Amino acid sequence: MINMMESAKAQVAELVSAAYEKAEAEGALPRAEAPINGGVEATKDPRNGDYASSFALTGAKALKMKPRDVALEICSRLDFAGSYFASADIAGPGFINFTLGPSWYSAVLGAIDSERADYGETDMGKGEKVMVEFVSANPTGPMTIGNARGGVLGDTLASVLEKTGHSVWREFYVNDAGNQVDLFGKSIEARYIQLLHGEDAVEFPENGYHGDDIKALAQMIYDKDGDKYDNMDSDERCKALVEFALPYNIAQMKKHLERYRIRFDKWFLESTLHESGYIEETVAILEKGGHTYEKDGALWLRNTDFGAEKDECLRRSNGFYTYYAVDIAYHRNKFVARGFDRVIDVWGADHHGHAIRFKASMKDPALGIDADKLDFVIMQMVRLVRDGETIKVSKRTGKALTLNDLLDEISVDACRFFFNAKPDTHLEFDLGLAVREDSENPVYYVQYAHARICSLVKMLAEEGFEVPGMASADASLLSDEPAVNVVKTLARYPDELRTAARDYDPSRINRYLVELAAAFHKFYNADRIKGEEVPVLLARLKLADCVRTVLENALSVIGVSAPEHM
RNA sequence: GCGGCUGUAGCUCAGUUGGAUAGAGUGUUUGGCUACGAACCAAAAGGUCGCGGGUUCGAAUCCCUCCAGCCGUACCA
Repeated sequence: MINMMESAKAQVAELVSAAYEKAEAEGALPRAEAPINGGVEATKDPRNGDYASSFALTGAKALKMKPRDVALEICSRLDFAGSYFASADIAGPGFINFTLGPSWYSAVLGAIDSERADYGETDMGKGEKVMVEFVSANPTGPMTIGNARGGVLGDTLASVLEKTGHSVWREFYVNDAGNQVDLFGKSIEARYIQLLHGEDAVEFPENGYHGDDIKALAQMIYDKDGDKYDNMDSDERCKALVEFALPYNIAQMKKHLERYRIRFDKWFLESTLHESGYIEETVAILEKGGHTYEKDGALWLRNTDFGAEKDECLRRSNGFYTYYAVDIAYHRNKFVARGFDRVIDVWGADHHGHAIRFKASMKDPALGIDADKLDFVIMQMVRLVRDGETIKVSKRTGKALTLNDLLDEISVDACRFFFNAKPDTHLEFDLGLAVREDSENPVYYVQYAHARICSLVKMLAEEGFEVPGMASADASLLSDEPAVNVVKTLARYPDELRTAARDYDPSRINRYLVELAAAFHKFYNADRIKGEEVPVLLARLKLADCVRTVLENALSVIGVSAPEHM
């Protein structure tokens, strides 16, 4: 739970305010009427030191002085004794730039040395019980490339939340009831009858599922049970076919997601909400709450009462509940029945409108839910492209590239790295480039750094140099720029995790990994280890080993392997 | 029409919530292994941050008008 950046930042603020108080006591600076809110930031450019305080800039107005003059008075009164810092100077319009010293390098390596696989973890979540619901693909067909993205995003976000002190629950919501399932049954039925009586024996349902997977299911059923269902009435037959096909598809999804290194704590079946009467109960509660009305025999939720653009149908005039009512029941189940403190739904952009309206519905006081505790991560669609042309993807027409096909062509590591992108980006996936994407994927750059360190450590061990403990590793010997840069990058890791958790943006970890690998490769090329004087050798070996630890930690968060050889 | 997301180097994308000369990767050009893994490193070139206004010490970032692309706007899910 050590965060070296946080402690360094806090020190800057303390040093500055101590200096200001001293200046004020000595009459060099006037007393500010309100506390000066001087921010501390990590600098972008190392030429500007490591941390910059904007105290003089923000305080200039209140003190009625020029920023640079304020900075001058502060700077001359800074006392670095016992701090991580070695010096400070004034730059630009009045920034006070602080530069870290060797005591800080040592503390960073010490933190990694003592925390090992736990380095980077924080308790910011304070054990909050969070559900991340993701993928939740319709079980009426194989998962698509969009699900590949959602799977990585949800799983990685969940990992990031775990590392930041949340109690995380991964859930897959299975739509095993409703219209889509009926249509699924009718589609299999048609293929089954065609199998028995020829292509023209029956008309394929309009809007039916045309994919080859439906034919395969019909064939499987035929191979197992022959013409057993031929003489049943249609409803009964569809029911029987679905009873085989649905569990089969769900098992396939589980298998394929496992191959993708994704596991769920629960596969929540929509049908259980119907069977237990939970939907009826929930709708009854909504009715009692007074924000519903009947129109043309259907029941509506007056969603406009909660700021939404339109009302929503809860129960159709035929008596069936809409997906909307089911969704409300499901979320009431998450919050009320199961007591999650926070729920995050990872949805595709095609559900964005629904997410906004749905969130409004959560404000209905009858539900007893704090709508602010429901968050959405909306990810933009993945455009599937071949030779520069967009391919329309649809489960209905069966033209999708499946997640499983994808993994046949590209390694899981490359795939997970590629899809761990910022949710907002409109990703383009080029089928023609898929194989090339493999060798270009920066994941190999990161993994290479890890493999390099592994063989380095192994080779040095053969020469009798084990990775030293902190007592035998003198961090002050790591004073050259490439080595210092590695230390600084290592120190950032806990902060990267925190920001990723706060912003629901696990793709930060990807970028961090590339930066850490780059810092290491640069160091490795600039500084030799083998053959150096023993103290220098040990210090650099220790640094390399710390890089290995942090690479492993961060790679495991995004579900990518850290190979010893490549 | 209304709502959401996006627009930054030839291409793919960052930009730490308003900070210093806008950065990486890739591609192009050039250099570096009789040396711990060259799947690496170094250097060059490449920009009206979609357009135009506004807010202030200071804007890619905040506000407004337009332009373009994608996604929504069902008694489907």
